[in-house]
Amino acid sequence: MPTEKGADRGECVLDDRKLAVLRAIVEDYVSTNEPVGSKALVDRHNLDVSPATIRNDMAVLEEQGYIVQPHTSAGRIPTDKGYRLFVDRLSAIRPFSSAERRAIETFLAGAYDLDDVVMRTVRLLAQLTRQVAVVQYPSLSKSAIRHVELVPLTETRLLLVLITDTGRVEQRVVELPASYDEDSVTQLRAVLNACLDGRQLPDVASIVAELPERVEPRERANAAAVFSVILETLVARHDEKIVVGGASNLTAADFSRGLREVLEALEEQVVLMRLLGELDDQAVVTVKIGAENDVFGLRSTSVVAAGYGSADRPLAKLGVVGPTRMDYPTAMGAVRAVARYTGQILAES
Amino acid sequence: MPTEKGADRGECVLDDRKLAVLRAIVEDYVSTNEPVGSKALVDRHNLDVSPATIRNDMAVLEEQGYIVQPHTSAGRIPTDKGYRLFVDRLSAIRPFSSAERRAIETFLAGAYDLDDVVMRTVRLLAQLTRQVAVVQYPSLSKSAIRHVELVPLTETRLLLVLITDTGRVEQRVVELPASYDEDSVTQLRAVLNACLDGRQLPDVASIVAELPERVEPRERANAAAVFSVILETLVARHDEKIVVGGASNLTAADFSRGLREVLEALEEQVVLMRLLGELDDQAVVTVKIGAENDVFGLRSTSVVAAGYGSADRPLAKLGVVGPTRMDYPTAMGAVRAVARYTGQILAES
DNA sequence: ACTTGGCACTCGGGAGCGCTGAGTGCCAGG
DNA sequence: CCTGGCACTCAGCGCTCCCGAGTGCCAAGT
Repeated sequence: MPTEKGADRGECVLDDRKLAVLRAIVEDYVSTNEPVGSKALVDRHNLDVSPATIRNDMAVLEEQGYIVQPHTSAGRIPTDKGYRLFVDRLSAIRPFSSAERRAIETFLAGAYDLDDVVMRTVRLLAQLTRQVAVVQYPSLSKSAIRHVELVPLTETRLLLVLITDTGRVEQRVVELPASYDEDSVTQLRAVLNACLDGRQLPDVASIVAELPERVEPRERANAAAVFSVILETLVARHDEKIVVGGASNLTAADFSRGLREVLEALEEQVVLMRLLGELDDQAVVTVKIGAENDVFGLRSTSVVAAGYGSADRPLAKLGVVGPTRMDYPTAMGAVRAVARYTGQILAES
Repeated sequence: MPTEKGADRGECVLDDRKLAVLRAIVEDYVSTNEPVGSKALVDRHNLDVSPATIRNDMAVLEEQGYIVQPHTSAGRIPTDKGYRLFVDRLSAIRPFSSAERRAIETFLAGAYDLDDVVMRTVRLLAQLTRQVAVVQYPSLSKSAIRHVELVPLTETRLLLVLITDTGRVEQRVVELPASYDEDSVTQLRAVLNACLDGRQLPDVASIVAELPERVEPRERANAAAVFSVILETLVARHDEKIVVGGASNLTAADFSRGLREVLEALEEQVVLMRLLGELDDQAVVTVKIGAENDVFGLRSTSVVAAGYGSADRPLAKLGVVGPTRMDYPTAMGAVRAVARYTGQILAES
């Protein structure tokens, strides 16, 4: 009797029907936003057993922590643990129809620079999922330098512009200790481009460290200022940039009073970075449910996210944030599809 | 009897006490968020008359449309018209203490590029006013070109980078009709910089129109592609960029169900552009109250905004959006102060 | 002519109450 | 192990009632 043996473990002993019940509860609750009772279940899904049977199953599911009732004599709603099981074993990513895919593709294809790609992506994702969308700019640490430019501003000031192969353009003002002449700037620019062009950003630090040798001694002070700004730019917290969109979707799913916390969390780039940073890099789409996000203010939300970029070269992450009561299959489908196409678009340019 | 004569006009006949009453009502309502009654007024402010007198005054104010009662037997709350009068004649911009000004200054001074300045400005403004802050990037049409750069991407693709004297960096990918060689790019770059450097952007269109003549015939096709992208970039709707921050402050001032509309409006760059576009360019700080904003979704909000940039050269606008029930003097003070310092910071760089 | 106290009136909103219906748990029989 | 039956629970809704803040009006006072 394997069932009895497993009984004290308390897990994994859910038979097929109980799983079906859980799935049904999740689906119904997600679509109606109301606790679902045994009666409603049997006739909406065609489980051919009586409500009483379902009730027994539900009692077990509740005992094991997959569902709860908000108050006695109400239906059940899934717990974080219940959603987790649902996502892991009871559902599949909803694939998008070819029409939808084409729509996504054409919408993104119209973009003409990196900012535009990111903006369109965030809008698209928010619209497809009716949730808040979060898109990270291609990570600097995954990019290579494509060009370095120095633009004279004043006697002792240069504008340093770093262009990466992912289309990011970083700019910084450099204050020089001394004035410079045209030639020295031209020379420095040439050195920089010669040495840095095509290099991965994480490698740049060590390369820059050796550059001073290649500059004429009397120019070293100025050059050093430029070099240090380059290094700063690469390590700055400014490093990773995140865009959020679709915040108005939060009002639909009534967070009642948690809304403030959620909005605040979404405005903190740092918090979002941590959120995305915790994701599994391997999986196609990762889902974090409720309290699994140990980020204050987002404990009552779920995050569905994926990395984007070509397969061999993940660039950054994007995803959606919404109530735990979320249509996971669709959200996962949307995130996966958008990640794919965004990655594709960026790979082309 | 001048009073009687003016009576049928219905305006402008408010004596000093009635104005004081209106001011008191606005102030109390703003701070308590509750309809204010005659009794509460007399003891909170030291008007030395009886409640009955105040009631008479309030009746007049209501008749003239400056205040209303949300329901019979409640206190009064100001109307848009009431706030308007308050802002125009009953209050003054609250000047900031020198400590506050210093805090603003140091907070902004830490910024190291345009994006950072804008981000800091928006955060600062949101925090100072506890409202939603809106900051427009320096308008392209007010900027001059400082440098043009062409970066080779592939055989038939260039990255065009436009840098303006306000620190904006616009980038676009240019698809060339034919492949190019190093020299032709170098030459084109030189021509562009020679002709465009220092020019005001609105003038660029006409200058670019004459450029083809200065390019060797066999390069014209490629050059034309570059030129047309330059022109597109300048006129694109992408033209003006706006950043919003502090959305979580909206939850404090309970918009109840208007919140969704407000959030939606704030996510539409276009809507915000129109909002700021309608502002008076002359005034130091302009205030739009409630229905004065003919933007759907923001009819129940007020906007306090100002242009920033040096006096002789307005760059763009910034401001806050909040409920009509807003502390106008403080908001105006904050907007004015922040606009000043942000303008100053940008002028320096 | 304005101010004032008095007075009757209004009505939003909170407290108390009872009902209903959805939903449950348990049990005894198939 | 499933099922129908039964007693129980309780959130939410609608109802009434009442309180008190606030008003408008009026007649008397300055």
